[in-house]
Amino acid sequence: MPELPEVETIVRDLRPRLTGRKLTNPRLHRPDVLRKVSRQRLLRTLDGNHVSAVDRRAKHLVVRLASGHRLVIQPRMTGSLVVYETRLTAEQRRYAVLEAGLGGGGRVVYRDVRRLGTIWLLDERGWQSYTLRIGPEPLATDFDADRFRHQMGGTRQAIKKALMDQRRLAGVGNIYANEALFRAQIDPSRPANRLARAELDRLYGHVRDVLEEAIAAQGTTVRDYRTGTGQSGSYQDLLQVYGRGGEPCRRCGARLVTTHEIDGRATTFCWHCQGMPR
DNA sequence: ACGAGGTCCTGCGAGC
DNA sequence: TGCTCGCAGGACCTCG
Repeated sequence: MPELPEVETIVRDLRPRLTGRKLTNPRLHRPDVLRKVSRQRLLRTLDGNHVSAVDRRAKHLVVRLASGHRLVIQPRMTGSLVVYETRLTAEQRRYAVLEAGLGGGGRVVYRDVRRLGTIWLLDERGWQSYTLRIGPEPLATDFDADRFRHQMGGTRQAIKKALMDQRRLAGVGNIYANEALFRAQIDPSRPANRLARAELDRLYGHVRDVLEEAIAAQGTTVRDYRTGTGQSGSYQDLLQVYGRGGEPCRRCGARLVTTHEIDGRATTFCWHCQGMPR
């Protein structure tokens, strides 16, 4: 499921392959992914437009167009955006939501099995209000431990829920929240405002480390996620807790526990390394 | 202000 | 074999 490292991987793959290219013959197969834009306006805007930049914001792909519009794609659970240089196979075309030809050859395809993902077409004004509602980027060079403590502070919410709240912090989802809390040896259910300064500082470092290591590994492929060239990521081999409920902790050997007590989402942790729920 | 719960969507695996 | 059911879950919404 694309979180920050997966979307960053896609962006790094697509940037050299899309920037400067002309979009031709766009086709929308599943209009139910569109938000606040009609099928007609989307296709008319894309057709003949040029890609001026490819960026990431939080877990969203941002394709900037020469017209000044931004095509914003939230892949959510099962979305992927891939550039193909050769003819698409039937399997690659299956679940295609939006696709377009590229001037000079090739196709760019947004595919989404469950279609929980969404597509927006924003002008400058729409983009400003969109991005202002999202929290700071955890890997930005000016995002320091003070800022992290400030963003996590002042709430009794479980620290894991606060980490995943996109208004507080951009791009962290269930996989990397679980991993960062395990590394920092912090109980995911503890209220954010009860963490000591030293614990938050530790968590800040581990959030950034785990995100950077996952980017280096091209992301985590559990099922549907693919890079911008259609490959699987490899961070799933390095996960310490996510998806390992019932298996032994790699640090102490205790059985990892999975609960759904925090916001109804699967939380896997080591009761020994991360402390009993309190 | 906050928490709980519903909604979207399809594939998959368990159970009968 | 073929069916139903619950679950996966990020973001957004309503309700109390």
